Amino acid sequence: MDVKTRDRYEARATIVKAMAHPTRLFIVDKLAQKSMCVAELTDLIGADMSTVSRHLAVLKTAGIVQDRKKGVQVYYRLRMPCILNFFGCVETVIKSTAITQLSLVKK
Amino acid sequence: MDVKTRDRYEARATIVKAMAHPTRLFIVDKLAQKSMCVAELTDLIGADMSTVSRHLAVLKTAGIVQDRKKGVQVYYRLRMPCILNFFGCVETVIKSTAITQLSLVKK
DNA sequence: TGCTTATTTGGCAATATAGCCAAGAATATC
DNA sequence: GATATTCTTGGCTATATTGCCAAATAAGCA
Repeated sequence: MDVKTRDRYEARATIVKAMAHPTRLFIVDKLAQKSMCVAELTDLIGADMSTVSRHLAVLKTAGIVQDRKKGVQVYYRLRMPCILNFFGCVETVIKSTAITQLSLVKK
Repeated sequence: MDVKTRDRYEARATIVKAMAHPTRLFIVDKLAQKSMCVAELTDLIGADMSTVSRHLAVLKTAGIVQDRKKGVQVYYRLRMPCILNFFGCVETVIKSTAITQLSLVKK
């Protein structure tokens, strides 16, 4: 694989990696409904606010979410809703592997 | 976040994580064209075969690819082509952030 | 100005991931 | 059976990620 090709897949991996965490997937799902501030998300998630802030930073750096200051609060919103198209496929994969694993157990 | 919800996002993250690597994204792209054996992919990628084999195992465990033995060789094929729908969006994100970052540099 | 609240960042420890080499397992060929 | 080939796995080191606490920053309010 040449350098240019590697770079292209590296760039893609950065985006995918940004979503490769349960908490961040949850955040994306929530922000798809409405924009929220860090405190609200922290409440829903139930982790330390610093942890949630870091997850949001990862999503922001990847360009998946956008932030906007409103007084003391920082509101985050989904910048790339096309990301959501992916989830349907992910669910399909989960269901299909569940079936496969069930048939393996039966053997 | 309750346990059931956490589990759901955990399951999704497993799938997304399986793709969160440049080499594995490359593999998915290649297998979208045609099924290939480990040696062929190793050739294209230019890493140790053991490394490629491990990447394939990750994709297989996640249910993204499927393998089939053919003599000494193991052919892998894409099991979930809907995964590809995602790449378009990823490219859009990359392009849009490139523009954003350009404007930041200009400042 | 001093105080409170919301958020980010530094620093650290625990855990996970990636890559290579060498060794093992499976299959084909002689 | 011995040998070669393809692939996987064990074992190791290096690196990256995650999560928490504590400290820093930023904005609003008394």
